[in-house]
Amino acid sequence: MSDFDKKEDEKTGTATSRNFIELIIDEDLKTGKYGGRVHTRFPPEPNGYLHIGHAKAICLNFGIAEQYGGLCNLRFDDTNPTKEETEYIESIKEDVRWLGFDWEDRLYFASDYFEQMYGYAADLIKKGKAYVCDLTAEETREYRGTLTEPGKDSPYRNRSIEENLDLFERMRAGEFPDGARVLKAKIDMANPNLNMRDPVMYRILHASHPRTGDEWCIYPMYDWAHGLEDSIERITHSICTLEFEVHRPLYDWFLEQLGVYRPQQIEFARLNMNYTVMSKRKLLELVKEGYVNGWDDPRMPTISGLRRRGYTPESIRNFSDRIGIAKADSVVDIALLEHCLREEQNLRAQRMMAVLHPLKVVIENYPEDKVEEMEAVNNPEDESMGTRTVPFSRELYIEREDFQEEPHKKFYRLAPGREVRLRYGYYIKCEEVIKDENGEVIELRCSYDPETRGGWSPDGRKVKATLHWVSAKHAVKAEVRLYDRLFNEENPLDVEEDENWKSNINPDSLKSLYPCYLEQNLAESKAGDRFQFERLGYFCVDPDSSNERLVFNRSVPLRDTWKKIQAKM
RNA sequence: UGGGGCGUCGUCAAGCGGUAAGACACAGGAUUUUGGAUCCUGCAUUCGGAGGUUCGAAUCCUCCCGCCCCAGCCA
Repeated sequence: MSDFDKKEDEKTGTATSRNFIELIIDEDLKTGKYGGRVHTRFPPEPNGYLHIGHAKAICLNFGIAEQYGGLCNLRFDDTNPTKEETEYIESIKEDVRWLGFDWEDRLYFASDYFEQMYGYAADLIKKGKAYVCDLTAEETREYRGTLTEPGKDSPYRNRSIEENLDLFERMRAGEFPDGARVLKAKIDMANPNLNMRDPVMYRILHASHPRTGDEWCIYPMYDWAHGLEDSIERITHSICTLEFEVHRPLYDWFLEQLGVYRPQQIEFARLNMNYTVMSKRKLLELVKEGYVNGWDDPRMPTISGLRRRGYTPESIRNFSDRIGIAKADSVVDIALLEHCLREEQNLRAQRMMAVLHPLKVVIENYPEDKVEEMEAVNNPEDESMGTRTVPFSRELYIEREDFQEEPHKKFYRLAPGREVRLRYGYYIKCEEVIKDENGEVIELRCSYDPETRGGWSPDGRKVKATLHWVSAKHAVKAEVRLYDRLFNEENPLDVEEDENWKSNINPDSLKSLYPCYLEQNLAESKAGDRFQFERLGYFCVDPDSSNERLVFNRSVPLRDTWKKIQAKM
């Protein structure tokens, strides 16, 4: 446990009650159902990048293993070569590792069990519990019946065991084209649970697999494969999302028919968050159609996107803990995720000064060539982070927003004739406003009080505002990318009949600012470095950054009370 | 509609027959060289609804209402 986590536990008094899955495990441990073992797995299909919803599942599965002194496997459910790619396998491994979890030597692939699964299928055929069916996909659908009407038996349902074995072998041997035949479980075409109406176990797919190449042309279906994978790995608690609840009878049926070890499947509600989408299909669409710049675009809810945005593993794990585990469908407020990052970064992030929307300030009574090194605190929350020095000179930049020519009554920053403090600098007073031909303010002429060095006045007079600033001639130019929510609607999928969910995309979700002026201490920052830019937010260096052109991402803005006051005006 | 689930504060979520935790959000106030942080305070007489059992119900029973999942040779 990191210091941050400890601190967090103390603060929230984490006597957090147990979720329903832990309750089940407690009970199993008490009754000795699995001989005291706890063994979970995280079983992604490598058909896309992982998102924050997967992070919830990863934290749950690895977390439970850790908590009970058990194990958690990383297993790729790679049973559909038409959708899966090696790139995804690698990204998933990276993401799980980055989140801080270790599968040690337990990296498995469903494809490693293909031969074994084939053998089990043959066993089922021999028991008269599976048959080769020649119905087309469309016919199979018709035979399945509907929600209210029972299905009817396939004409191929009563083939002899010998014929089934022969046909199944020939399916594997590649004698038939895609879709020509399937292997089905022989269960009950009238079962009210549609999943039990002779589900398909194998389909013919002449596709090259990322790992097994062209060794196979028949591939197992999820329902058939997944329970076997769990069984083979001696998983105790197979945790999955709610939509698989209706598949559990089938999960159990296969393992019971085979007479093999049977784990307990437990379903929980998947994570939804407002202002974003969370399905791999839709995220793929955003990537492929260029609405974002790749899977790791900082606006994406993918783990790689959050990482690039500046989120930390700790903040995501913390988020995971706080949202809880339950069975009710829910939509978590993205504000909670943001809160988790701020909470952590407040304690850890080095403070720096940066001006995003520069407005020039000339201090008329400050000597032309004078430069003073002012001492600045690196983190008021953590004295051990020490201090640094920032240069002060006659010409500075301040934030445009920190000046109002005709100040609103609640605005207490800089205005004509008004005095404010420059953080770690001096008190300055605005003496004159300079505008261009369009009437736009382009420069402020100010005076400073030499007695207020460091930001204190000997006469004890108060100034309400403290502004951040950067010395113009020492400043480092940089690009800063500001992100906003990707969608304008809380539920992006909530659209009129004739509209597409993508019409809810926020066209202003990315704003790139250049040039922004940073204090020179930021000049050497490298990709991944994180800072708080005082009064603005938490920022990190983007991988696009170079020594020639620094690029920062705003991970999350600071809480902004002033913005709220303005919104009410 | 057949089957499987779920309904507790704006959003998550505890609660497991003894009289509604916590977090986020929100609203006040204190404090402050970040309108940040921190610190106080407020925020469900009520648990989808209606009956019933009980000394006592969010918790048990009955009925009703609403939402989600299943008719891929996807996972």
